[in-house]
Amino acid sequence: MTAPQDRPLRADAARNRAKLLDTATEVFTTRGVGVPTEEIARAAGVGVGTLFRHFPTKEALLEAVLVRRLDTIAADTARLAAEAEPAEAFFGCFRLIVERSAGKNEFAQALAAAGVDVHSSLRAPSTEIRERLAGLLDRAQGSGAVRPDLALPELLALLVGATATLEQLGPDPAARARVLEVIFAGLRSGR
Amino acid sequence: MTAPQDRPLRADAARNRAKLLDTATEVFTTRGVGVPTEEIARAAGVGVGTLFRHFPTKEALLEAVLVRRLDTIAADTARLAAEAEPAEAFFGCFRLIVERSAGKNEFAQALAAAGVDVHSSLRAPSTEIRERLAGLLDRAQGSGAVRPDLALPELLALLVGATATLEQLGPDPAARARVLEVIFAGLRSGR
Amino acid sequence: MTAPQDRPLRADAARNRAKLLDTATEVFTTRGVGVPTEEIARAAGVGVGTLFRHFPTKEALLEAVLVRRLDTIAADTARLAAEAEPAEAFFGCFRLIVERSAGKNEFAQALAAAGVDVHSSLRAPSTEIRERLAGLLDRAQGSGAVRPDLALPELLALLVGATATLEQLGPDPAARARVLEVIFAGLRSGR
Amino acid sequence: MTAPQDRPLRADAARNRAKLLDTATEVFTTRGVGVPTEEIARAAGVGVGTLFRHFPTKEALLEAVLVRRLDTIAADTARLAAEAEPAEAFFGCFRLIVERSAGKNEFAQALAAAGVDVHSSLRAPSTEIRERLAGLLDRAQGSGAVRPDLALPELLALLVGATATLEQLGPDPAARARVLEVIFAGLRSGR
DNA sequence: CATGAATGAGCATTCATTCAT
DNA sequence: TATGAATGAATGCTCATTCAT
Repeated sequence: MTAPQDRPLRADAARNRAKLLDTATEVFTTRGVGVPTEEIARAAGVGVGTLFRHFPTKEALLEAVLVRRLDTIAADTARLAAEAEPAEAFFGCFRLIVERSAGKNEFAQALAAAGVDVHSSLRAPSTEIRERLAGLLDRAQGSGAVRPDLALPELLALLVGATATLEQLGPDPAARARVLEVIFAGLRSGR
Repeated sequence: MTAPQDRPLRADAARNRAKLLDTATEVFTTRGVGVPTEEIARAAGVGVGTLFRHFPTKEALLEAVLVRRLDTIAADTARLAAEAEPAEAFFGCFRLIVERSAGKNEFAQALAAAGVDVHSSLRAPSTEIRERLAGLLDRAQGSGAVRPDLALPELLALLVGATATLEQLGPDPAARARVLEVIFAGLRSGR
Repeated sequence: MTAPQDRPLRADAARNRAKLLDTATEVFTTRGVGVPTEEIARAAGVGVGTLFRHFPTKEALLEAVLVRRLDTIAADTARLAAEAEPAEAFFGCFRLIVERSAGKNEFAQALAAAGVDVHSSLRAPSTEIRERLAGLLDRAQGSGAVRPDLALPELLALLVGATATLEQLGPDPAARARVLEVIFAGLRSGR
Repeated sequence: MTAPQDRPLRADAARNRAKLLDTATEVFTTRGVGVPTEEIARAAGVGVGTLFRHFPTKEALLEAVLVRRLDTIAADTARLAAEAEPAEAFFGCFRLIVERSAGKNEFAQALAAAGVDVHSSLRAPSTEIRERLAGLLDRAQGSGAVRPDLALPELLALLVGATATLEQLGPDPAARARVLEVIFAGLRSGR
């Protein structure tokens, strides 16, 4: 499902690449995208040179992190889309995406990419997500579980907003459940 | 603890200060906080030195922009709080804050400041806003217009989330109205 | 003896000029010549504009401070030169200059100016001092109080060095007396 | 408290570091510490980035220059301390330090550091120098070569002062010898 | 004349990216 | 291929000096 590598990639090179991606995800998430590349490389246990061999640009690294996140979300979405019950599928998927997107500020824009993506490599996974969501929304509306006047762009925006809401709220599980409840109730209303 | 001297400020100085604030608001909003100070100064038609005379730090400038925004919001909130009808007051205020907060990404955190503010100068206006919102929420819940299980932190988080939602959504008025409708319906639900 | 002003100078202007000189002396002495002009102006209770009206350049201000210091030294030197006893006159003058020159680091170069002065306005007073010292040295050597092989440039250098020594030593009066004793003994030796 | 890792340093890196130290010593000495870092880097044939990689701060660079100077002095002092004759050892060492310390103004303070050092990295070499000097002074006084009432702080101050004297005097070797002769005679006096 | 706001060249420092080892 | 040293454009901020009020 992901773009095929030009070449099989040697075992250690693959390991380095993976380690860099993991580290970058962690570091970008916890400390923001302003962290120097050198620090990411060090945290991953490689030199900067290696980082730039794998990702020709800092932006490319960020992009790769986002793509992977979107891929994961896409896969999970696909799983839930197969769910028998349309309502359960829709709301489970909403909750899942929102929780997967959690992390520090700049990552709300990972999902933003699903709407209007600037970078071409993000297009494929975000398109897939969008299509799945379109399907889920359609079925949920067909089954009467979600208000019929909601279009896909609005759903995407609400996903971004819900992510921001939870980020803002902090870890209290009861409060988190309550705000999601509010949003879900809103989605159900007007049926 | 009190404002330090704050002499009246010469006419031209006041003009420059205002121009800088306006320009910075515009620039930060449209292009993010990463824009060089020099560019802001140029856009405001002054030298960097002038910028730094008025705001000793780039961060101080950003802070001043946020404070002004919060002050405006606080004033508008106060006006609406006097509204006879609790429901109208509450939802009008929600809408108003969300619309006032619009702008690029980093500005969702202006409101975030209403929850946990890092900078002391933001404390006063954000505290005021929070208190007004607490009153509005209380009255709205008392009148049965808003579900009773919602606490202030959740309301603040939802405000941030709604702002993010609208930012994500773009300018289409119908879509914006629909999305707000969803959130409002959620707030009303479960009464 | 000093350069005559182009114009009598109004009373308040004269007061400002004097205040600036006093303040600059104090500030340059205690905190070095790196202190911003604005701070000196503030400490003197005037605006920067006034400072620059009186002294067209920061360097000019520093120069004026030095000139005044040299003038004082020159006057004191003249007084002592009239002393009956050549030895007493010479050593008293040495001690006096060294003590007058005390202050923070960059001021050892005030006297340095007496040797090779870069700035013309320093030439007059430093020349006068040099001539007085030449006379004092001559008489002291004539009376056998100072070793005969010492020339004027060396005396000037020793004055600078003695100033530096005392600056380095700190305030302990006994220690200060002892190092001066050492230098004086050296000057007397070899007669 | 121990040196942090200090891995061997690549050949070219070591060369650059050395070149930077040499250049900085030269430039700081001849033109003062106010010279822009960029100029030092250019004079050393490297980019600013390289300078800051080796010395994280301009101050750190200055410190490194001073430490090296002090180290050299300490080594030379140690050699002379082994000298059989106490008087020769003492005066030779005095002369050596004074000559080694030559350079423009701000460098008299390198030795000042032997008295009250501000920066920890200067502590070790300056302490060593001070201890050596204490030993030399003690032996010289024991052998009757130096007046008995002189304490270590005064000796240090006199070293600084003698450096300043020579700096002030210029290159004439005869004059320099005479001035040192004066100071040495003073140190011998009063035995 | 005095004031202090405005100016902008100048400086220390950072960091994405390149390239010698 | 990996490493990390080198690079230098870019940035936030300072301060001597000018000039409108």
